[in-house]
Amino acid sequence: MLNKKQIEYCLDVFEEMFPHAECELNHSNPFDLLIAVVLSAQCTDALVNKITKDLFEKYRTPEDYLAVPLEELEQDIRSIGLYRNKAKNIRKLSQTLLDKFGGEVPRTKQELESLAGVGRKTANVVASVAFEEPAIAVDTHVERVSKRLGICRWKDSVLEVEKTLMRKIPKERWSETHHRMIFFGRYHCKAQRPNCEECKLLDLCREGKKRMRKR
DNA sequence: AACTCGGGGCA
DNA sequence: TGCCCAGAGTT
Repeated sequence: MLNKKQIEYCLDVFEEMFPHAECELNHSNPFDLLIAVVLSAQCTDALVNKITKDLFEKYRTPEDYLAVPLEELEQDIRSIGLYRNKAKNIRKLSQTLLDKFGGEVPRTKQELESLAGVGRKTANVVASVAFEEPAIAVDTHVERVSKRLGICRWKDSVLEVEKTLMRKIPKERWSETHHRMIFFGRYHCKAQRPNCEECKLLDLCREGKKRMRKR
């Protein structure tokens, strides 16, 4: 298992490799961000970003999403996949915002997770990006990278990965952690063919050393 | 723990 | 073509 100093070194290397990595879904207001992150489940942000300009122009408030027939909203988000679930969730979520939160997006992770279509990962992203609440969002990239490097254990659950990261990374770096690890995981430490040959972290990477021995 | 939703991107 | 993907809900 890596110690705190080694993990911070990893973050520095991530930053060096992808200096411009930042949240691609950073929208001007919390409501649009929430919708964008809900839409991004199981597809890339780049794909979601293709439709958000038109979408957010047409739908500005929770009321707007409830004002049109469900089928119309489905058509508007069809190109990103999983559109029936997502359309249904967005309407349900909009209704909850009106009923329980005065039409505003709640700040806390717990309140966010009570919304339809919002799981732990989405709640953490919205809380940290929109409200600067302390949180680290763990998705498949963050989980894979953490396990390969040895930041956490192989058998750790997503929740355990999150707790380990929060314990070992200083709070002022939490907000950057998610996006740095995602870029590293998406473009370098890929799921199927990680580029260990050209990796600056090979010396301390548990999985990398194992893979290089095999060759 | 396994299954479903799903069109787009990529090899 | 076939496989995978910045997940969440249901069974």
